[in-house]
Amino acid sequence: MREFIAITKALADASRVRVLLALRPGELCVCQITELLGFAPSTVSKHLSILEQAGLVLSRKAERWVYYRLPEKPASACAGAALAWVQQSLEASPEAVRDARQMQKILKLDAKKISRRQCC
Amino acid sequence: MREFIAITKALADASRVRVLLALRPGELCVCQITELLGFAPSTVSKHLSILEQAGLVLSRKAERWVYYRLPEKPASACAGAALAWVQQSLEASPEAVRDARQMQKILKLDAKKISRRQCC
DNA sequence: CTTTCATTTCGTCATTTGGCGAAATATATA
DNA sequence: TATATATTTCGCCAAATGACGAAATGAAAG
Repeated sequence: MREFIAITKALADASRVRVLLALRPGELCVCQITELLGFAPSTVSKHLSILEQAGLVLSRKAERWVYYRLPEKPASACAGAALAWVQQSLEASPEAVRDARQMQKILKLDAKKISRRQCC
Repeated sequence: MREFIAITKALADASRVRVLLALRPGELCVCQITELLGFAPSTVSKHLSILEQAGLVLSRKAERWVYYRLPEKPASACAGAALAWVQQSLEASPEAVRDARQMQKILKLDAKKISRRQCC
Protein backbone atom coordinates (compact mmCIF):
# COMPACT_ATOMS: atom_id res chain seq x y z
CA MET A 1 0.00 0.00 0.00
CA ARG A 2 2.80 2.35 0.91
CA GLU A 3 4.45 1.97 -2.49
CA PHE A 4 1.13 2.17 -4.28
CA ILE A 5 0.24 5.49 -2.63
CA ALA A 6 3.69 6.89 -3.41
CA ILE A 7 3.00 6.07 -7.06
CA THR A 8 -0.51 7.53 -7.14
CA LYS A 9 0.71 10.70 -5.43
CA ALA A 10 3.49 10.96 -7.99
CA LEU A 11 0.93 10.55 -10.78
CA ALA A 12 -1.50 13.05 -9.26
CA ASP A 13 0.14 16.02 -10.93
CA ALA A 14 -0.14 16.83 -14.61
CA SER A 15 3.43 18.13 -14.90
CA ARG A 16 4.88 14.89 -13.58
CA VAL A 17 2.71 12.81 -15.91
CA ARG A 18 3.87 14.98 -18.81
CA VAL A 19 7.45 14.13 -17.88
CA LEU A 20 6.72 10.41 -17.98
CA LEU A 21 5.20 10.79 -21.43
CA ALA A 22 8.07 12.94 -22.66
CA LEU A 23 10.57 10.31 -21.57
CA ARG A 24 9.08 7.61 -23.80
CA PRO A 25 11.46 8.13 -26.75
CA GLY A 26 14.48 8.12 -24.47
CA GLU A 27 16.33 9.83 -21.67
CA LEU A 28 16.36 13.60 -21.21
CA CYS A 29 18.52 15.85 -19.10
CA VAL A 30 17.00 18.05 -16.43
CA CYS A 31 17.43 21.25 -18.38
CA GLN A 32 15.56 19.81 -21.36
CA ILE A 33 12.68 18.83 -19.13
CA THR A 34 12.84 22.26 -17.53
CA GLU A 35 12.55 23.83 -20.96
CA LEU A 36 9.51 21.68 -21.75
CA LEU A 37 7.64 22.39 -18.54
CA GLY A 38 8.59 26.04 -18.28
CA PHE A 39 9.12 25.99 -14.52
CA ALA A 40 12.07 27.00 -12.40
CA PRO A 41 14.84 24.38 -12.31
CA SER A 42 14.32 23.83 -8.60
CA THR A 43 10.67 23.04 -9.20
CA VAL A 44 11.47 20.57 -11.96
CA SER A 45 14.15 18.92 -9.85
CA LYS A 46 11.62 18.38 -7.08
CA HIS A 47 9.14 16.82 -9.51
CA LEU A 48 11.81 14.47 -10.83
CA SER A 49 12.82 13.47 -7.36
CA ILE A 50 9.22 12.55 -6.54
CA LEU A 51 8.99 10.43 -9.70
CA GLU A 52 12.28 8.73 -8.87
CA GLN A 53 11.30 7.99 -5.27
CA ALA A 54 8.12 6.38 -6.57
CA GLY A 55 10.21 4.12 -8.81
CA LEU A 56 8.77 5.57 -12.01
CA VAL A 57 12.04 6.96 -13.42
CA LEU A 58 15.77 6.33 -13.11
CA SER A 59 18.57 8.85 -13.29
CA ARG A 60 22.22 8.80 -14.20
CA LYS A 61 24.87 11.46 -13.85
CA ALA A 62 27.09 12.15 -16.85
CA GLU A 63 29.63 14.90 -16.89
CA ARG A 64 27.80 17.99 -15.77
CA TRP A 65 24.28 16.76 -16.45
CA VAL A 66 21.73 14.43 -14.94
CA TYR A 67 19.68 12.33 -17.30
CA TYR A 68 16.33 10.83 -16.37
CA ARG A 69 14.75 7.87 -18.13
CA LEU A 70 11.92 5.36 -17.85
CA PRO A 71 13.07 2.11 -16.23
CA GLU A 72 13.57 -0.55 -18.88
CA LYS A 73 12.69 -3.17 -16.23
CA PRO A 74 10.49 -1.46 -13.60
CA ALA A 75 11.46 -2.04 -10.00
CA SER A 76 8.08 -3.57 -9.13
CA ALA A 77 5.05 -5.00 -10.87
CA CYS A 78 3.08 -2.15 -9.36
CA ALA A 79 5.28 0.55 -10.90
CA GLY A 80 5.42 -1.28 -14.21
CA ALA A 81 1.66 -1.50 -14.42
CA ALA A 82 1.38 2.16 -13.49
CA LEU A 83 3.71 3.18 -16.31
CA ALA A 84 1.83 0.99 -18.78
CA TRP A 85 -1.44 2.55 -17.65
CA VAL A 86 -0.09 6.08 -18.11
CA GLN A 87 1.18 5.34 -21.61
CA GLN A 88 -1.93 3.54 -22.76
CA SER A 89 -4.28 6.16 -21.34
CA LEU A 90 -2.46 9.25 -22.52
CA GLU A 91 -0.16 8.51 -25.45
CA ALA A 92 -2.78 9.90 -27.84
CA SER A 93 -3.80 12.84 -25.65
CA PRO A 94 -3.46 16.41 -26.94
CA GLU A 95 -1.01 17.18 -24.15
CA ALA A 96 1.27 14.29 -25.07
CA VAL A 97 1.16 15.14 -28.77
CA ARG A 98 1.85 18.82 -28.17
CA ASP A 99 4.70 18.05 -25.78
CA ALA A 100 6.25 15.60 -28.24
CA ARG A 101 6.23 18.30 -30.90
CA GLN A 102 7.67 20.83 -28.48
CA MET A 103 10.33 18.35 -27.42
CA GLN A 104 11.54 18.01 -31.00
CA LYS A 105 12.05 21.76 -31.15
CA ILE A 106 13.90 21.68 -27.86
CA LEU A 107 16.18 18.92 -29.09
CA LYS A 108 17.00 20.93 -32.22
CA LEU A 109 17.56 24.13 -30.28
CA ASP A 110 20.05 22.42 -28.06
CA ALA A 111 22.95 22.86 -30.45
CA LYS A 112 22.41 26.59 -30.41
CA LYS A 113 22.04 26.62 -26.67
CA ILE A 114 25.29 24.75 -26.25
CA SER A 115 27.19 27.32 -28.27
CA ARG A 116 25.30 30.21 -26.75
CA ARG A 117 25.34 29.28 -23.07
CA GLN A 118 27.73 26.37 -22.64
CA CYS A 119 24.61 24.50 -21.60
CA CYS A 120 22.88 21.35 -22.82
CA MET B 1 -5.46 14.18 -19.19
CA ARG B 2 -8.17 15.85 -17.17
CA GLU B 3 -9.93 12.55 -16.45
CA PHE B 4 -6.64 10.81 -15.80
CA ILE B 5 -5.60 13.34 -13.17
CA ALA B 6 -9.02 13.13 -11.52
CA ILE B 7 -8.45 9.39 -11.20
CA THR B 8 -4.90 9.64 -9.88
CA LYS B 9 -5.94 12.26 -7.35
CA ALA B 10 -8.78 10.01 -6.25
CA LEU B 11 -6.32 7.13 -5.85
CA ALA B 12 -3.76 9.27 -4.01
CA ASP B 13 -5.35 8.63 -0.62
CA ALA B 14 -5.15 5.34 1.25
CA SER B 15 -8.67 5.58 2.66
CA ARG B 16 -10.18 5.91 -0.78
CA VAL B 17 -8.16 3.00 -2.11
CA ARG B 18 -9.31 0.92 0.87
CA VAL B 19 -12.89 1.69 -0.12
CA LEU B 20 -12.30 0.45 -3.66
CA LEU B 21 -10.86 -2.79 -2.29
CA ALA B 22 -13.68 -3.20 0.21
CA LEU B 23 -16.25 -2.89 -2.56
CA ARG B 24 -14.90 -5.87 -4.49
CA PRO B 25 -17.32 -8.43 -3.05
CA GLY B 26 -20.29 -6.16 -3.66
CA GLU B 27 -22.01 -2.91 -2.84
CA LEU B 28 -21.90 -1.32 0.61
CA CYS B 29 -23.93 1.45 2.17
CA VAL B 30 -22.26 4.62 3.40
CA CYS B 31 -22.62 3.75 7.06
CA GLN B 32 -20.89 0.40 6.55
CA ILE B 33 -17.98 2.12 4.86
CA THR B 34 -17.97 4.69 7.63
CA GLU B 35 -17.72 1.90 10.18
CA LEU B 36 -14.79 0.37 8.28
CA LEU B 37 -12.80 3.58 7.94
CA GLY B 38 -13.60 4.96 11.38
CA PHE B 39 -14.04 8.54 10.18
CA ALA B 40 -16.89 11.00 10.58
CA PRO B 41 -19.76 10.39 8.13
CA SER B 42 -19.15 13.74 6.46
CA THR B 43 -15.55 12.78 5.79
CA VAL B 44 -16.54 9.44 4.30
CA SER B 45 -19.20 11.06 2.16
CA LYS B 46 -16.63 13.43 0.74
CA HIS B 47 -14.26 10.55 -0.07
CA LEU B 48 -17.04 8.66 -1.83
CA SER B 49 -18.00 11.70 -3.83
CA ILE B 50 -14.42 12.06 -5.05
CA LEU B 51 -14.34 8.41 -6.11
CA GLU B 52 -17.66 8.81 -7.89
CA GLN B 53 -16.62 11.96 -9.73
CA ALA B 54 -13.54 10.12 -10.94
CA GLY B 55 -15.76 7.37 -12.35
CA LEU B 56 -14.36 4.72 -10.03
CA VAL B 57 -17.61 3.91 -8.20
CA LEU B 58 -21.34 4.16 -8.79
CA SER B 59 -24.07 4.85 -6.27
CA ARG B 60 -27.74 4.09 -5.93
CA LYS B 61 -30.27 5.34 -3.44
CA ALA B 62 -32.55 2.76 -1.83
CA GLU B 63 -35.00 3.66 0.86
CA ARG B 64 -33.05 5.63 3.41
CA TRP B 65 -29.59 4.48 2.38
CA VAL B 66 -27.08 5.11 -0.35
CA TYR B 67 -25.14 2.14 -1.70
CA TYR B 68 -21.83 2.43 -3.49
CA ARG B 69 -20.40 -0.20 -5.82
CA LEU B 70 -17.67 -0.79 -8.37
CA PRO B 71 -18.89 -0.21 -11.93
CA GLU B 72 -19.55 -3.53 -13.66
CA LYS B 73 -18.70 -1.80 -16.96
CA PRO B 74 -16.38 1.13 -16.21
CA ALA B 75 -17.26 4.44 -17.82
CA SER B 76 -13.92 4.69 -19.62
CA ALA B 77 -10.97 2.49 -20.53
CA CYS B 78 -8.86 4.72 -18.31
CA ALA B 79 -11.02 4.14 -15.23
CA GLY B 80 -11.31 0.43 -15.97
CA ALA B 81 -7.56 0.04 -16.21
CA ALA B 82 -7.13 2.02 -13.00
CA LEU B 83 -9.50 -0.27 -11.12
CA ALA B 84 -7.76 -3.35 -12.51
CA TRP B 85 -4.40 -1.92 -11.44
CA VAL B 86 -5.65 -1.25 -7.91
CA GLN B 87 -7.02 -4.74 -7.53
CA GLN B 88 -4.01 -6.49 -8.95
CA SER B 89 -1.52 -4.44 -6.96
CA LEU B 90 -3.27 -4.55 -3.62
CA GLU B 91 -5.67 -7.49 -3.37
CA ALA B 92 -3.07 -9.45 -1.40
CA SER B 93 -1.90 -6.49 0.71
CA PRO B 94 -2.15 -6.63 4.50
CA GLU B 95 -4.51 -3.66 4.47
CA ALA B 96 -6.91 -5.34 2.06
CA VAL B 97 -6.87 -8.60 3.99
CA ARG B 98 -7.41 -6.89 7.32
CA ASP B 99 -10.23 -4.75 5.94
CA ALA B 100 -11.91 -7.78 4.39
CA ARG B 101 -11.88 -9.50 7.78
CA GLN B 102 -13.15 -6.36 9.48
CA MET B 103 -15.87 -6.01 6.87
CA GLN B 104 -17.20 -9.48 7.67
CA LYS B 105 -17.58 -8.46 11.30
CA ILE B 106 -19.34 -5.28 10.27
CA LEU B 107 -21.76 -7.19 8.07
CA LYS B 108 -22.61 -9.53 10.95
CA LEU B 109 -23.01 -6.70 13.44
CA ASP B 110 -25.47 -4.96 11.19
CA ALA B 111 -28.46 -6.93 12.46
CA LYS B 112 -27.74 -5.79 15.98
CA LYS B 113 -27.16 -2.23 14.89
CA ILE B 114 -30.45 -2.18 13.01
CA SER B 115 -32.40 -3.24 16.09
CA ARG B 116 -30.39 -1.02 18.38
CA ARG B 117 -30.34 2.22 16.44
CA GLN B 118 -32.83 1.84 13.58
CA CYS B 119 -29.72 2.16 11.48
CA CYS B 120 -28.02 -0.09 8.98
C1' DC C 1 -47.69 17.17 8.44
C1' DT C 2 -44.23 16.36 11.48
C1' DT C 3 -40.49 13.62 13.05
C1' DT C 4 -36.60 10.63 12.37
C1' DC C 5 -32.41 9.62 10.56
C1' DA C 6 -28.91 8.46 6.66
C1' DT C 7 -26.44 11.26 3.91
C1' DT C 8 -24.58 15.48 2.01
C1' DT C 9 -23.10 20.27 2.14
C1' DC C 10 -20.80 24.01 4.35
C1' DG C 11 -17.45 26.45 7.16
C1' DT C 12 -13.26 25.93 9.78
C1' DC C 13 -8.68 24.40 10.74
C1' DA C 14 -4.13 21.96 10.45
C1' DT C 15 -1.26 19.78 7.10
C1' DT C 16 0.48 18.98 2.54
C1' DT C 17 1.53 20.42 -2.00
C1' DG C 18 3.55 23.03 -5.69
C1' DG C 19 5.55 27.12 -7.04
C1' DC C 20 9.63 30.43 -6.46
C1' DG C 21 14.45 32.36 -5.51
C1' DA C 22 18.72 32.06 -2.85
C1' DA C 23 22.21 29.28 -1.32
C1' DA C 24 24.70 24.85 -1.39
C1' DT C 25 26.81 21.03 -4.13
C1' DA C 26 29.31 18.91 -7.72
C1' DT C 27 31.63 18.77 -11.95
C1' DA C 28 34.07 20.54 -16.01
C1' DT C 29 36.92 24.21 -17.71
C1' DA C 30 40.09 28.14 -17.64
C1' DT D 1 43.29 26.67 -7.96
C1' DA D 2 39.55 29.43 -9.30
C1' DT D 3 35.47 30.00 -12.13
C1' DA D 4 31.37 28.56 -14.58
C1' DT D 5 27.38 26.04 -14.67
C1' DA D 6 23.89 22.07 -14.02
C1' DT D 7 21.44 20.38 -10.40
C1' DT D 8 19.74 19.97 -5.76
C1' DT D 9 18.46 21.62 -1.18
C1' DC D 10 16.35 24.98 1.74
C1' DG D 11 13.08 28.36 3.33
C1' DC D 12 9.11 30.84 2.12
C1' DC D 13 4.32 31.54 0.52
C1' DA D 14 -0.32 30.66 -1.67
C1' DA D 15 -3.43 27.08 -2.75
C1' DA D 16 -5.24 22.47 -2.22
C1' DT D 17 -6.30 18.57 0.81
C1' DG D 18 -8.33 15.93 4.51
C1' DA D 19 -10.24 15.97 8.92
C1' DC D 20 -14.16 17.64 11.93
C1' DG D 21 -18.87 19.36 13.62
C1' DA D 22 -23.03 21.91 12.57
C1' DA D 23 -26.57 22.65 9.53
C1' DA D 24 -29.19 21.35 5.31
C1' DT D 25 -31.42 17.73 2.49
C1' DG D 26 -34.42 14.04 1.43
C1' DA D 27 -36.89 9.82 2.14
C1' DA D 28 -39.56 6.78 5.46
C1' DA D 29 -42.44 6.41 9.45
C1' DG D 30 -45.52 8.05 12.84
